[in-house]
Amino acid sequence: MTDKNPYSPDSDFTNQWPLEPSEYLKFDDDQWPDDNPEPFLAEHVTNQDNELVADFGGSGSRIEGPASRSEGEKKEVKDKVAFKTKSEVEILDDGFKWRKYGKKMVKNSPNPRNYYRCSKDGCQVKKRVERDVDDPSYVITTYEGTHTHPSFH
DNA sequence: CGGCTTTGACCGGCGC
DNA sequence: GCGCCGGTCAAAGCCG
Repeated sequence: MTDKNPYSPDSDFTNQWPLEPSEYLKFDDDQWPDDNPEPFLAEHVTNQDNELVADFGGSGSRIEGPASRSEGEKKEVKDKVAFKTKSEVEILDDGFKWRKYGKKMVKNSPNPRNYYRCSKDGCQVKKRVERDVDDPSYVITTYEGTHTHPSFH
């Protein structure tokens, strides 16, 4: 029977990331350990309820959320942030340890979608990694949740 | 030895 | 009611 208890609302979810999504964007050439020699380039970011708004290259998939949210406030919406990174490998280390827990193929993409989860205890942050459909050279990393432990390396 | 990876199967939600 | 999709978990195996 289904009596699985999702998560406790009393979690420290109230906490937020040490930085804002926009701040993370400057991670590319301002703060990045030699641990990641891979080229890191953030083109655009998006954080909506469930839609990914890409504004690069035009043409594509620009989705606008319905008229559900008025100003995006109150309510404990999950922190969903989509990062578009130009990289050859999808295994970009952002300073946290991730454990892959599933791989699935989306119907709209010939590329598989990888599911990662924070290995830390208490850190129930999830990470979704998928390759772009029109730009296989780009990788879309979607972070979901909030870290609850030292984010520094 | 521990930790992580991989694949498959399963489940829930939603739509029509 | 059924089908579809996405998402998650489990077990096993492998590696360092």
